[in-house]
Amino acid sequence: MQLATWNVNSLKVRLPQVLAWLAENPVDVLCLQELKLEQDKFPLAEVEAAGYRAAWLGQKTYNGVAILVKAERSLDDVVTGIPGYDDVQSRVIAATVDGVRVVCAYFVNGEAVDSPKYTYKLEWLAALEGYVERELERHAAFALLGDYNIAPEDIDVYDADAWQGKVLCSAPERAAFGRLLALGLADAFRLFNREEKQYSWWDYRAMMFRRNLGLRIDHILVSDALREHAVACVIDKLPRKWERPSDHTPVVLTLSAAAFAQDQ
DNA sequence: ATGCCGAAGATACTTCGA
Repeated sequence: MQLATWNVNSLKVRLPQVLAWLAENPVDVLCLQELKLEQDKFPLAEVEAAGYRAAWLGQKTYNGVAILVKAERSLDDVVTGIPGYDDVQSRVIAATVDGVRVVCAYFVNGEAVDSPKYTYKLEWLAALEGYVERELERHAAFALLGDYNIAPEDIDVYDADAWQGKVLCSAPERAAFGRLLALGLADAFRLFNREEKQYSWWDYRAMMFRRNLGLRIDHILVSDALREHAVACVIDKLPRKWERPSDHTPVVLTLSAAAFAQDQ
């Protein structure tokens, strides 16, 4: 059983890559961010033809999130946005897949620590924390996947000194990440890999990917009930090497079959 | 020190990303 997350930076542009990746990596759940599509522009026919069902929350030009699920699995109780938090930006969608509660989120970037967008980021993070806390009370099997726009530790940053205190690395953002962990979640990737230079995003400019100068900002956080079933979590760098790639690459969590209620 | 690249909307150049 596999769950994955990928910020595709325009699903219109990246749809062929998503379909190609799914053909090679037929994960049970794929969370996508930055669709950059209006709600009625989602390529449902192509997704269904690939053997997946989908729930999505679109928006013109910016943001947009989706959960793709293998057609043979359930996709129930879809909730869009953060309940109780008014937000015109399409950043969050949740669904239950065979007993596992999946939240797909595109966290606010923040631009810079002195930007109004950073203030919005911290407000949004506080709202998300409350939402996750409530979801964990209702769902033992829970996963929060997405583009967090937070590098949790210095080892997740190619030049920690240069990024010290900057947006994506600032103490308040890392504290918010820590509070998500304190709710009872684990950073799935770090259960298996404590190495440095493990990144999920590389700037398009200055050949940053070729030089492996990136950040680890795409994450899969799992509840204890799922953590028990985690057997691997990897960053798949291959799509970042393709022609016209997203600047992010997929993160994939593998769980033993018992993680899904249907398979027990 | 700042831009580098890329997508989108618009259709010359700006906004936004991270």
